[in-house]
Parts: sequence; C-alpha cells; structure tokens
Amino acid sequence: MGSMTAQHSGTPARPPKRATIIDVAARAGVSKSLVSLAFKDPKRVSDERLKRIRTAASELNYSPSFVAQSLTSQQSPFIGILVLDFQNPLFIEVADAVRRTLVEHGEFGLLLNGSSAATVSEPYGTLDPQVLSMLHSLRPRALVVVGTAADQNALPADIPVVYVSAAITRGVATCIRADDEAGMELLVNHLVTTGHQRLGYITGSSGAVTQERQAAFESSVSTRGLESLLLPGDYTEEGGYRAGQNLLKLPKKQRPTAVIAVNDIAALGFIRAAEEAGLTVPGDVAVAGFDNIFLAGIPRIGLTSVDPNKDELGRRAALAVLAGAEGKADEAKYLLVEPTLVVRRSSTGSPKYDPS
Amino acid sequence: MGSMTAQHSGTPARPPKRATIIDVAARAGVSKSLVSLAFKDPKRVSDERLKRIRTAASELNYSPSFVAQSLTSQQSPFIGILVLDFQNPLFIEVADAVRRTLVEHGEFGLLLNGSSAATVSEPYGTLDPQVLSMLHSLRPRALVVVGTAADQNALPADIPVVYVSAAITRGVATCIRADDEAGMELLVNHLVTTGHQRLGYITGSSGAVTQERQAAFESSVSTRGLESLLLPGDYTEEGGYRAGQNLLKLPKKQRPTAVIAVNDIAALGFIRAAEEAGLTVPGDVAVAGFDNIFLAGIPRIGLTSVDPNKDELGRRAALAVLAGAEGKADEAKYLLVEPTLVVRRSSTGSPKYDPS
DNA sequence: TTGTATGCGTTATCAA
DNA sequence: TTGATAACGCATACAA
Repeated sequence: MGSMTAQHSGTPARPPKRATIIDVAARAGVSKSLVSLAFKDPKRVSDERLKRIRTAASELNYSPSFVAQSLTSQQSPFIGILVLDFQNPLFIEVADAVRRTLVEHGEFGLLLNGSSAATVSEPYGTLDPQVLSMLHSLRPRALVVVGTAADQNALPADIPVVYVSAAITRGVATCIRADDEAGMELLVNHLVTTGHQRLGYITGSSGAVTQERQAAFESSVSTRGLESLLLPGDYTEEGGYRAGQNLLKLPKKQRPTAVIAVNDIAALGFIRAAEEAGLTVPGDVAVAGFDNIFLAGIPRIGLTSVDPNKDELGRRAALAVLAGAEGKADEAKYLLVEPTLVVRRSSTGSPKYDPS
Repeated sequence: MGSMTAQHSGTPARPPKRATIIDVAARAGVSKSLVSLAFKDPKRVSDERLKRIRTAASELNYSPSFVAQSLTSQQSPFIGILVLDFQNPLFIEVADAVRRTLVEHGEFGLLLNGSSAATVSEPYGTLDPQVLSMLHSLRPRALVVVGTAADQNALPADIPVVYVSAAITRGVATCIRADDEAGMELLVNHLVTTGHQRLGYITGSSGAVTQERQAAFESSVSTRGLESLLLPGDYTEEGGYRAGQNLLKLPKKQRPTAVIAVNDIAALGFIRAAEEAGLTVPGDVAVAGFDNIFLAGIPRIGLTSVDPNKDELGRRAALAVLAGAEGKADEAKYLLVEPTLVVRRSSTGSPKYDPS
C-alpha cells in the first residue's frame, strides 16, 4: 500500500480519514476526555481503561493531532531551528549540534530553512515571511536562529529566541557566537610568528560579521604596527578569486605576504587566483580563513583556519533556548565561544603539495 | 522591543495575545466571516469594507492562524520538502531546486530535516517519527522526499509523495532520479577511452543506490570484458580512505589503474590514501566519483565526476509533486534524468597539480 | 454583499 | 476516576 494509493485507484475513493480522539473513545467505550487524559497523564486513569484505550488507539493507528493540540494549548511541543543558509556547511553543523543537544534533553528540535533567498550567496539572510507566519501561529516553545538574520524584528515577539553564529545588536536577544576578535588574534599572531609583516584581508560584502571581523583585523594589525591591505570581497569563492586578481595588480613589493579571508570559501577562491597567476601557496603568499569547514581539512587543500567550535556553539545555544522555553532566561545574554586555530599547509610548511 | 521582552520584564506580564479574526472584525465593525472572506476572496467584498478590514488587520498586526486554518480546511497551504541528509551537498542543492521551482509556481515549499539520525553518515536515512507525526497532522498539500528513505511506509498514506534522488521500489510511488546506469557508462567509457583496462570500484555500504551503482559498474565492465575489482567502502571520506589502503595491499600488477567511487566524498578519501602512499593521481591511478559536488570543481581537487543534473532533478520533482497536489497524478512514475560527465584532472591530464 | 450557525480535534474546567 | 461541555481561531454552508 504505497503512499499514492489515492492516485492509483481510478476513483479517488474516500480519503482514509485519520482517526480522531472520538474514534478511539468510541472503540474503547469511554469518553474522549479520558482518552485525552490517558495520553497526557496516564497515571490518573485506571489501569483497566488505560489498557483499553491504548489498544484501541494502536488499532486505529491514532496519534493526537498536532494542529488541534496547538490550537487549544496555544503552544506546539517543538523548538524551531531556523537555518538562514543551507549551503553554508558551518550553519548546518551548528544547527545539527543544536538539534542533538535538544534531543538529549528530551526536546524535539525541528530543523528548517528560514531563508527566502532565491539564490543563496548572501550570508546576511532575509527571513522568509511565509515560514515566519507559519511559525507564528504554530507557536513553537522557542526558536533558534542560525546565522545572521537581516531583520530581527520580523520574528515573533512573544516566543523566546536565541541566535547562534549570528551577529546581532548586543542586548536585544540572547546570542551565542564565536569570539571573532580572539580568532583573528590567533591568526595574526600565528602569521607574525612565522615571519609575515605585511598582511592582507579579504572582506565580506555586508552584514555585521563582515564589519566585526574587519574591525578585528584592523585592530590586530595596528596594535602590532604591521602593514596591511584590505581587499574587498565577499563570502563566495568567486569573491575571493576577484580579490586575488586585484591583489596581483599590485607591484610585487606592495603585496602582502599573507592573506586572511573572511571565510574558508573566499580563501579558496583567493588560492585559485594566486595559483593561476603562478604564485605558490604558501611559498609566495600564505593564506588562512575562518570557519574550518570540512573542505579546509582535506589534504589537497590544507587550509589554515579558525575553528569556531561548532559543537560547543550548538550546545550552548540549545541550553540557552531550553532555559528560555522554561521561562528561566532572565535577560539577554551575549556569549562568546573561544575559537581555536587549526594550522595547515596553506600558511606554513612547504609551498608545494607533497603528500608523502 | 526585542524578541524576549517577556523575559526582560520582571513580571511575565500577560503574554501579548495575538489578534484573532474576531478582534479585526470588531475593529472594522463587521462580522468575522467577512474578515475571513476578505482574506480568501477579496473581490467578493465591497471596496469600502475591504479597506476598513485591511487597515484594522494591519493595525492589529493580524494574520490568519495557520493552525486554525488547517484544522478546518484539513489541509495546510504548503508542500513539505523532507531532506534526509543535510550534510550531503547533493541533497541540499536538489532540495533547493525543488523549492525554487515551487516558488515559481506560487507554492510554498517548506524545507525541513527529515532524518532522525544522531550522527549523519548513513545515506540510507531513517525518517524521524516526530517530524512525520507533525507533518501527518499538519497535512501539507504534498511531500517531496530528498534522498533514500529507509522506510517508505512510514510516510502518511493520504498525502501525495514524490521521491527525488532516491532509490525506491519501482511503481509504488513517483520517483525522480539520475540515471546511474547511464552515468556509469559515461564514466567507464571515458576511462577505457583514455587507456584504462583494469578498473576498481569503491562501493557504498548499504541501500538501493549502493546496489544499483554497483550493478551498473559490474555490467559496464563485463560488457567490455575488462578486469575489475570491487573495494568495499561507504559514502564517507573515511570509507574511501580505507578502500584505498586496502587497494595498496595488492601487488602492483593487480592494482586497477583507475578507480571509480560511489560518490565524490569517498573518491576524495581514496585520493588521500593513494597520495599518502606515494602514488600520484592520475599518474599512478585515475580517480572519478559521482555527484559532482562543489568540492569536485575546485582546481586543487579537480575530480572527474558524474553530474546528476541537480537543477533538473529538482525541477522535475517539483512539477511532479505539483501534479500530485492537484490530483492530476494518475500513476506512479519513475523518471530518470540524464547525467553528464565532467572530466577533470583526476582522470586525465598531468599527474602533478600545475595550476599555471 | 453580509451575518449566523456549526464543526474541525483537542484540552481544560467543572461536575458527578 | 470519569464524563459533559465550553473554549481555541477559523472556514463553510446557509440564511438574510
């Protein structure tokens, strides 16, 4: 009996109506209130009736209607995890970590796409009004938003919200994110230690993360009195590639000897531009990125990167949102998770790839 | 006015109750059925009242309750797109293509996680019973399942379902997938043309896709009377790596000169094993995969791969599910989409990576 | 064109 | 411990 039975049979027949609480009550010979009770608070109903209800329910393949439940209770028993960019592996991993932690605590985390972007490339995502409207009336216990949302006010104001891997205005809502400033410090320190004095930075295109990482770079660089160069780019491979091409227009003397990109993907694009132009990495120019996505760890790539500690981000976000759902969140917190630096070939070691 | 207002104020205060159709009716001085009409079929209500209703609605920030709507109409105005593995870029891209096509046709596609796997590595996913139960009562117009579901019967039997990028039993439900047999032919033909006579194949671990690709390989190879070798693996980098290590235990004479992996990720793992052992790709061994994920196209990787034509898969699935939602799907179709071969360095060209 | 009554599946309140 | 009944927010059929 496949899923499309109705389509197969010539006559649509009657759609196999789903069993309701009334059907179960009738079959078990009790009132519907008792059936409801049997599901919510089994120990308050006598053993005998409980058994009758349960067998009736399973025979009818009954489960309480989510919709009807949330209509009366004004609340749905799940926590929504809104991901703003499914193409970004960082977000996926963080979101999944949130979900796992939620499950461990007996909560049901529903992971769904929150972005309305037709084409995904902008990290600074717009929340899909349709999804929001749906969520608004579904009334999940709480919401986790993964990634920076363009418009925070679009979210239901009466549901606890936690942001993770997002850059939002401090104080308005709880936010868990990697400490980019610390990450940048790790990176710059590493590069300086390995002998670099002239650093380039490939910027993001827009959004708070862009600004904050850029500010962190400028601060790290000026504190040390280093020469620096800002290369406009974005979060895409293409953006990094263009930044690389622009860099190569400079006279050799002025070129940075090491380049940090706003994220790993852009770093990858930069590498492509550099190598196409006959430069070696890290021989002629060292490269590093942010996020430490899967890609960065592949031997052929070997990209030095700041790891945001995805599991920890997800775990903390889950705990925060659980507190919110319990009504225990007294105020909006702004939690920074310590990143770590993963040093690979792209910033050190031999310029040529030698796997042996 | 953040999202957590309720948490900030010491006293929880009364939750800012959401405006209902009655509030709007009262404010606009009409009956609630007229408000309902104004939202569903505006042209059936007089201009003047329509205006009053609309301003009242926006003043109260009212939008129809999704929950109440689907409770009465027995249907929710969206199409669910269930993704079985969010870590698999292939699925993400296909799912997004489905969503885009749906949007073009005025439908709302909700992309959500359908897998209950704690750790994601098995491509042969288990549908999350919680998600299913929720969906069951939400009653979306239709469902698209992206990826192979372990248990097809778990899905609501009274909602049209279309599978995409999945391997399911023919005939039970509509299924859109890449023609793996054709893809394998393209690949084997390419390798034979470039001089290879001894081919290896890294298998998947389980599931129908695993079986079908393997059968396709064996068929392609035996038709041509080629020597071949099956290397047990799975869909992960680690699986490909282990397969590679096993291959290297063989005396050089018996080793295949080209290896096809069940997917790109496994191919990547194989490359790592080969290069760690001092072999060059494609000098000592040519490598190719399936799926043509983003990774495969990066110059440093340059992996020859069978491209499943993700946009087309998504588009066809969307069209099929639209037909199903309209009740126009007369029977379960099994549609194969023609793949293309993308030849890159890993199977041809110079063994050493030279970007210039 | 507009208003009224009823039902959707469940929970909550109250009686029994 | 159990059962009757009123919400919940909306759509639909019907009446005006």
